[in-house]
Amino acid sequence: MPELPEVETVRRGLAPVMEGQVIAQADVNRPDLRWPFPERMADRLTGQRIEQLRRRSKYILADLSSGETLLIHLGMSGRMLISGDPLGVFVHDHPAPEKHDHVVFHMENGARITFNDPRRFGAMDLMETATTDHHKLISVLGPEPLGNDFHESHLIAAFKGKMTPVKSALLDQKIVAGLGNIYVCEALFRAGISPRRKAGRIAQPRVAALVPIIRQVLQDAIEAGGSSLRDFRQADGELGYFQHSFDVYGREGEPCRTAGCPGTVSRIVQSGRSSFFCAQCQR
DNA sequence: ATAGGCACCTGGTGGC
DNA sequence: TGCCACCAGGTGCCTA
Repeated sequence: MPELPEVETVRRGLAPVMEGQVIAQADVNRPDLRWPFPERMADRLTGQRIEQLRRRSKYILADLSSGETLLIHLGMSGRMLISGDPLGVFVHDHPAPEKHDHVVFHMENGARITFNDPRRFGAMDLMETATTDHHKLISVLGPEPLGNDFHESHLIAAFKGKMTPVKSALLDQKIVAGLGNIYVCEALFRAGISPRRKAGRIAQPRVAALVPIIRQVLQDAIEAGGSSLRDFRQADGELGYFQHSFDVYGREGEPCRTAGCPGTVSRIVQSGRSSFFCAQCQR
C-alpha cells in the first residue's frame, strides 16, 4: 500500500527505535528483492549506527555512521514490523519468523525490525551518503509534493501541451514524486477534475488549485497514519497499515460524498490501473 | 524525447 | 474442496 503518506508513517514509526541506534546484526535471508542486494550488504550494515532516517518520495533513506546510506523501497507489499523490547517502551511479540521475512535488523537497543515483502517488488541498496541525489532511482524524481519546489508554476509547466490523461500525469514520478494510485484518485476528486481529462487541457487556475489539494490530501493521510502510531499494540507492530477513509478509492457504486451530488462512484481502467471518480462532479 | 504496455512476484477473493 | 480468473497501494525497461 505504500504511497508517500504510508512511507512517511513507516519512517516516523521506525525513527524512535532506529535513529541513533547501532545495528548489532543484519540477517539477509535471500540474495535479492526486485534487484540483487548490494555486495556484502549484511557486512556493510553490521556495526553501523543509523544517524538519521530520511524520506525521499516513497524511499526511506537511512544514513549510516560509515558514510553510506541504505535505501529502502517497500514496493507494493513491503512492511516493516517492529518487535523485541527496545527501552521497554514498545512491546509486541512478533511471533516466530514469518514467510517473506527477507531482511531483519537486530538493533543494539533490543529492537528487531523485520522487512517482510511477499511480492518482492521492494528494493534495498547502499550508496555513499554524499551521492544520494545522484542515485539512479533518486535522480529521476520530480519535486517533493510537500516541499517548496512543488508549486503552481511547476505543475502548470509540467502539464503544458500534455495529451496524456491527468491521472497518468500525476502518477508520473518525474512530474511530482510520491503520489500513487490512491492519492491521485483522491486528489482529483477533491479538485473536481475527471481522471480522463488531458493534462494539457485543464484551465490554468484548476491546475494551480491542484497543488494545495495534493498537499492537503497527503497531509491528511499522514496525520491519519501518525495517529495510528500511538497504539503499537493495535497496529500489531505493523507500520504503514492503518484505517483510511477514502472518498472515492475502492468505493465503486457507492454514493458520491460531495454535498448534494446525486452521483455514484465509477471505476474505469486507465493504463491498466483502476481509477475511481464521480462522473457527476468531476469534469 | 516520450507514451504505452509488459514484466517482475505472491496472495486474497469470488465464481463455478 | 478445488480450480481458475482476476485483482492489488510500484516502477524500470523495452518498444514504437
